[in-house]
Amino acid sequence: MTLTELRYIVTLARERHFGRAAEKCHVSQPTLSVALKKVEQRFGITLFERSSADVRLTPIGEQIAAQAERVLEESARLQEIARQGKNPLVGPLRLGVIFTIAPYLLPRLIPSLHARAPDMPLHLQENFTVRLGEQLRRGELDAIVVADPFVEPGIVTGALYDEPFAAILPSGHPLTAKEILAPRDIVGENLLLLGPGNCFRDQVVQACPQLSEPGGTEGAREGSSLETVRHMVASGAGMSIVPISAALSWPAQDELLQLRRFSEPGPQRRVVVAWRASFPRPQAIDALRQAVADALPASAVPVRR
Amino acid sequence: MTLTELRYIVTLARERHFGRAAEKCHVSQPTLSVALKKVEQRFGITLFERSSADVRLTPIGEQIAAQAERVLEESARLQEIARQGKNPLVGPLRLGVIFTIAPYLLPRLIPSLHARAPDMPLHLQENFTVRLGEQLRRGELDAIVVADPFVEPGIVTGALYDEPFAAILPSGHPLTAKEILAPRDIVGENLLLLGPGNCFRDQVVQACPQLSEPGGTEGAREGSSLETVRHMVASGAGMSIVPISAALSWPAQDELLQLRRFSEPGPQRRVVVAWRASFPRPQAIDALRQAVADALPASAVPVRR
DNA sequence: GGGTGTCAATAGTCATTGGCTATCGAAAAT
DNA sequence: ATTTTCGATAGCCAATGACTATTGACACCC
Repeated sequence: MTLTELRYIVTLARERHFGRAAEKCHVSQPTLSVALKKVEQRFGITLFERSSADVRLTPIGEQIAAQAERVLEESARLQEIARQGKNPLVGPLRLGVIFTIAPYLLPRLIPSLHARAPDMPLHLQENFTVRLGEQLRRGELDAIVVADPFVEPGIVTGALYDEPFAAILPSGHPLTAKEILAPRDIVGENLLLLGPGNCFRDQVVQACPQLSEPGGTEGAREGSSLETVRHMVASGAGMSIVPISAALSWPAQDELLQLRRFSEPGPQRRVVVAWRASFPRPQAIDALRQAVADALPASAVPVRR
Repeated sequence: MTLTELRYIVTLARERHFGRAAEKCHVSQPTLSVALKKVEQRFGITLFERSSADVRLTPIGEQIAAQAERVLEESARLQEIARQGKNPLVGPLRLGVIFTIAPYLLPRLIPSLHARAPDMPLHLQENFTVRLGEQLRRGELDAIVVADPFVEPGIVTGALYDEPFAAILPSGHPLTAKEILAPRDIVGENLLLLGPGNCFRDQVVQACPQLSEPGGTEGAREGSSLETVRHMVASGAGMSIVPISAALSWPAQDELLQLRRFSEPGPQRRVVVAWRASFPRPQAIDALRQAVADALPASAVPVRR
């Protein structure tokens, strides 16, 4: 059973003439003749009654030809699907972004990516790095935006930008006296951290020497999101460290909150996009990376490609 | 595009494992591997994302696999149609019978043929020989029962039986005095004939010498069917000649009508079945001929095969 | 009634295809 | 580090499907 054979059947059924049908199929008359004879003896059925006058369909041939036409129709639809699926920038991209980046990156990223790839809708998810990583490996997500380092077998990454950290302090806090902070200024301060699971928490801990010692985070207060931390700081519960892109998205004139940058080279993290090495639409990843480059959060530091 | 390839796609989509899928398709793993790679590069699409962990369908692959399944489904239905159409004694036989035979043959033929080929319904038509011949040539009928000779290009015939003629006379007609008639007894009698178009009319004319002379049928009265002729004879309008199978189907004790046979060898006609030489179900014709042999009209003379 | 033309079937040849075995290479698991 | 797993590759071969040239059957026509 071959689709070519079915095409022969259908064409001959229409033309009722071997020569013309062969021409329509772009084959020679003997080819058509032999092919149909083969089909008939494979089925054990005569599909066409040949007399010198003309070629007629038998009743069973009529049924077969009709059904063959249906098969060809469906296979044509298949080819159409394949044709339309050819463009890698068509079809959804399932993107995961960690909690501490999503709210500050996506508002600028989405329109930028939409401009580059209007037929690639985003299916978005915000979550912790570990959850995103699992889903990426399982093929439930196509790409995730996380903090470097992100090393997993079968997963490759590309840098997006560097994101400096900044301190937020309640108005009147002693450290607000300094325009620029040094990392060691933090030592001994009452530091608010994100809850466990947020990779940003670990990055802050790494960046602040005293916190990485055993028991260093004991007694530290925790917030469940950067927004919670911001409000806790504003209410005087202590100071905190946040990505500067988050801080700059907040109202600059907040009377209760002061922002201080660190002296260079201050603490920062690198934001990367990760995807399966086997992901078949690298062009979609490229588009994403370029869209991010065009839509960098305020104060992010571009990475040279 | 091959149905085999589609089968590969569908199976791999189900198994998500080249080795197992290959086994299910009864081919080697490299065969499957190569075939799918070929399909993918022909389409210009990646259907399956292979990682060392497992094989996953891409979104477009999902669509393709679903459509491929539909194609295979339709092609399976095609094969099913072919399988069922294999028996030549299944499916209708379009049979034509001339007016002067149908009413006397069919009542016995139909049950006989039904017993031999219960799944071959008869599509029946009664008509003149010429009409039946046209439809047979055009493929609108599969077989026709007519009187010999019936010679047409591309048409072959087989004898069914010989049918003697008999005379019917109104009671009291002088010829009723004889038990057996000689053909020359008819000369000068007032003979009722069938209307033009009925081949039986021509056969009677041929059988009766004086009628075939120019102007021999002038003044002969005509009836439109054997039944009409019968009633015309019964009402005293003249005598007639009919096939004995017709006469014997009539009530034997009809007081108004007398039946007389001819002395051997009397006039008769041979009844044959005709079909296109290219008709693809000769077994159906065989069944028909055997059914006729089993259901000969009364007084018909069987023909040795 | 013997050419003539038409049309499908057959013969013979050849390139392509689709399948196999054996082996490789990458990645995980032990 | 070694072994195992699994898909990809290489190389080979038989089967397939297409071609050209020709035959055979059948109407048609002068």
